[in-house]
Amino acid sequence: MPSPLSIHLLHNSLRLHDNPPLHAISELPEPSTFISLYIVTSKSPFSQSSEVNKVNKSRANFCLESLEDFDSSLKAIGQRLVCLQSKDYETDSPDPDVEYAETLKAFVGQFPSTTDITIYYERETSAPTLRRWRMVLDEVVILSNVSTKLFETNNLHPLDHYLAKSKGSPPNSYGSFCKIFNSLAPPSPCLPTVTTLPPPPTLTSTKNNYDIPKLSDLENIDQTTGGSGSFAGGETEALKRLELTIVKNFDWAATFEKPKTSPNSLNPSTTLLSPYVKHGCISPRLFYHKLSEAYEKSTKPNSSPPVSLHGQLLWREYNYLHGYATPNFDRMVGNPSARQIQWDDDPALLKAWKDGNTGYPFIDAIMTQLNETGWIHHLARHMVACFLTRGDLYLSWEEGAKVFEERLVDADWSINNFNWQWLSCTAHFYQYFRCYSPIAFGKKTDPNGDYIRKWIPALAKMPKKYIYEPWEAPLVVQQAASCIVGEHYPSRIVENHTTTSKNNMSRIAESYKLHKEAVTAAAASSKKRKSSS
DNA sequence: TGCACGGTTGGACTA
DNA sequence: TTAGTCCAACCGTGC
Repeated sequence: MPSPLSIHLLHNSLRLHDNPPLHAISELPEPSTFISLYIVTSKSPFSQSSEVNKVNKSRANFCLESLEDFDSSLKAIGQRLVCLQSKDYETDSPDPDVEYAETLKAFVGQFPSTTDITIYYERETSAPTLRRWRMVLDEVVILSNVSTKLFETNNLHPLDHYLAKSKGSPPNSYGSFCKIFNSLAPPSPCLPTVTTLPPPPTLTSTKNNYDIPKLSDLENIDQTTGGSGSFAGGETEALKRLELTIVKNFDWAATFEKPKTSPNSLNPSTTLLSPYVKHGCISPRLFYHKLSEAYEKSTKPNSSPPVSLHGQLLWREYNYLHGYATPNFDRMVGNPSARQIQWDDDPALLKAWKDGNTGYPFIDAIMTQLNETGWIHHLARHMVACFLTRGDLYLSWEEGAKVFEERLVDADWSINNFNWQWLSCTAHFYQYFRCYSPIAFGKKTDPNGDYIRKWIPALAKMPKKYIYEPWEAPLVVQQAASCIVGEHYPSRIVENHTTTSKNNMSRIAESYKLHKEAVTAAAASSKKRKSSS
């Protein structure tokens, strides 16, 4: 009898702690083969080439980047842990999900039909991954020797538990969600770190032997962002950061208030744990419980949701719940919770925003930081999202969401789309008269404009008085600062924020009015249908 | 049905 | 410097 084979579709659990399949696999009798199938699922360059990826490879005994020669390689080295990385998936395949499914099917097909194969996969809630999983499972589960095991570690509670408490549809306010959360038992503790996986075997073949970095090789990688802008990925780094920001700094963690942190401080004012949560290097449940310990340890008055750190994790849950329960969550059309707004379409404006060439220094500094490091503060995200949509450019939030999805190191489908809907007043938030000013907002936390000077060197010498609006500087001042607007730094793409944003408010009001009429008409028609039947 | 109220984190002005 | 108030008036919820 061939030894049983376990396959773990790695997606949100790139860690040794809180990892149910690894626990199951560590308990398998010898000889067993464990294939850890890791496929890059994000287009983010940080995901494709990130240290997360490298750390994952460092755990594998052997890495393959295609199925070619798989069989001979596997036989040759007889290892239990393989990282199969689909090279094609990283490229612009017409349908990466089909490719993924076919890859897995071909992979499984190489084993004798008498091999018992178990596929472990994370319960997914975001539509894109859900589609991928569906395709994969449709392809392979029909094989008689394949069974699946589902696990859920990407949320504090299974999302269906929340829905069961809210009559099947997600609550429309965060406060209501918090009540539901508090009515449930505390999130279950996370599983301990797996330590019993077998050591790497001695390789007898050098074929397909890629250069796999070891954890120790990653020690010297710059662990900051906001500075040189690279993230060291992986579980080790995530746990180190958790220790530093939460466990050791318990007073800070227990009194944390998000709105009081700064979108433009030179050293990030938040935990920076989001990329690790997103890439599955740290379990949200571990994060939650370590926070609870910090709250208990601190003698200072604890902050609470929505502004606290627990509040941030609950916000994530809330966003996930909407992403899970709303059809077409990443689109306006066909999305029942989205206001239908006739956004403008102007590729040149979109490009200027993407490239950080709007002529508004605060916007351009934020977009430059995003483009160079993959991370920006949450309130900075608010600022540029409002500017792109209802505030100034009046372009679709879907375009902005695509850019964030591609460039943010912590881009998370549910949270990203929720935020863009929020900021554009498409759904969840409707106070469109509350608008971020690209001139005033940044001044609150950085009146000297040091953040702008850092990311837009052309403006480094601009006097404080004009740093947020250099077009106001007299020509002699611009000359003295070696920065002529229109020559060394772009002219504004929106002539006047105040009048433009006021005009946009009227446009949103008009869309809301049409929306209300449509809803009323639909309700009337539904009532009529019911009474006639 | 109508009203009061609260809503993860606005801006401008005043004391 | 910080906290409070008003701006003009959105939505969904609950009474």
